[in-house]
Amino acid sequence: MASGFETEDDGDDRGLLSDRIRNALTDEIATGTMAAGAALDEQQLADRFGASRTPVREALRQLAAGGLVELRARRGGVVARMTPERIMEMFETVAEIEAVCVRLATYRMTPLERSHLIELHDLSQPIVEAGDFDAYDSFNRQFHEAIYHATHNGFLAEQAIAVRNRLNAFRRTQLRQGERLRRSRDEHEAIMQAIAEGDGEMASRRMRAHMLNAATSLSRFIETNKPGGV
Amino acid sequence: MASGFETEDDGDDRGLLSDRIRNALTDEIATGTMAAGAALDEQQLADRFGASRTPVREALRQLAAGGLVELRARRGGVVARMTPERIMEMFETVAEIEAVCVRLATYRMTPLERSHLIELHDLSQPIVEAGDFDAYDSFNRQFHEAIYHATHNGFLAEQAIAVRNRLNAFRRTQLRQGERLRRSRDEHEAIMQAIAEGDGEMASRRMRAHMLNAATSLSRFIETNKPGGV
DNA sequence: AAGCAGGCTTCTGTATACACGAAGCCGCTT
DNA sequence: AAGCGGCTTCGTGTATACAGAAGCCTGCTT
Repeated sequence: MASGFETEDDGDDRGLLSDRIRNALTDEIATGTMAAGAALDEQQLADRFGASRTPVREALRQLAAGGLVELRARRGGVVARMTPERIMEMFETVAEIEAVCVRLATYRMTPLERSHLIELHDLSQPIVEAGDFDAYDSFNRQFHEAIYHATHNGFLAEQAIAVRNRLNAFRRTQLRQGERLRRSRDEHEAIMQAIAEGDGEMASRRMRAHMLNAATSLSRFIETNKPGGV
Repeated sequence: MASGFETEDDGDDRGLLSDRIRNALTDEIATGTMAAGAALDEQQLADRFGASRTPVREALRQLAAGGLVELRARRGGVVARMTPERIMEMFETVAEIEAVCVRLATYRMTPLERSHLIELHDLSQPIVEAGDFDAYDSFNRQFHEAIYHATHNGFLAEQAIAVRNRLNAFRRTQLRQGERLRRSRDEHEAIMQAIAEGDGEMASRRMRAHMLNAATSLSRFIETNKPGGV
């Protein structure tokens, strides 16, 4: 994680109650179970989770820090309203940060890291053939995180992951269009090419385009089935 | 602020107790009053602030979210250890984000915003002549935030400010070398030139160099008077 | 003397109780 | 009838109390 909380991953069962509540609420917000703008009553949530207000409060604060909810002093919190504009802003930000990462990574990655990345990329071929969206999603995360890591800048990597996660929370149903999968891999291919040539600037531009393509694809999806709210 | 907390700025007096404690702790950590690695005992802090553990806990969580302290589950928190490596990583990250911002800003700023930025920049001339460090610091923040704003990407601007603040917390005594002040303004000048020419890429490269120069200047300062150690 | 085990201490995590601020409602006034 | 002011109610912010885990110290064993 990017934030200074250290708990075992998302293992839902045991662990800190406040963390379990946070994870549960994160899911509910991400999946849209809790609509944007919905009021968050501490006591009510506490009852629902069979806990007291204390861990609920902590969970809400952490969510606020992550941007998922907004807390107004002495007036409680609401699920953060995500306008399409804001989501696009987040996408652009992720795209730019990714672009920075891949440029630095190109110049700094060790031969071992480059080899690892190539291996990873090759692995995606059969996944695309099979059209396995979940597997590709997992691979995709690995691919991008390998690039973050290869920047040899831990802080930047943390920031990248944090922003990415923050965005992930809002793309409930991912982009599940068969065509996009192949195009995504092709774009990865082009990025890998630039990396191989040691052209960080080129890799950067291609990465930015790659991310913006994904954003466009998603925005089309969002436009298609608008929920209800602002 | 970039985080979802909404309270009146740093007004220290009235307001939420947890916020006052958070601000106080932020200051103490930033100024080095609390050494890195120091254990943070909730009860002890509560006593010191004449409050109960509850607001102290909330303050600590917020600080953890901001990266100033590290919380280990059931084992309390410590002031985040900032190695020189990590500080440089943060600087590089800020430099890259600033570079992104100025590139986008160059392409997107309105004539009014450009005019405002030029005006701001012109204002810094007498400040440099006078060698007024505090005034320059204030101007500098305004200058950079004007650029964030001109990206017309609110999320990116928030991220930039957040990372910048996070870094600010650790540069206790700022770079107070007379020469650096003038060089800083010269670098701003060069950036302004690139903006005026509408060359976002150039502006971006110059901004990155500008920030890394500041980092080098600071790192020299840190090297000179090392506190206690890791 | 050194290593291990068990109890003890201390601190976090959670629950509960209390207080104050804020929002809505009702009655009064004009 | 409409606007304003006080009251009521609800919910957050803070305090206090309790339980359980992590680390430490002590005492025993080998």
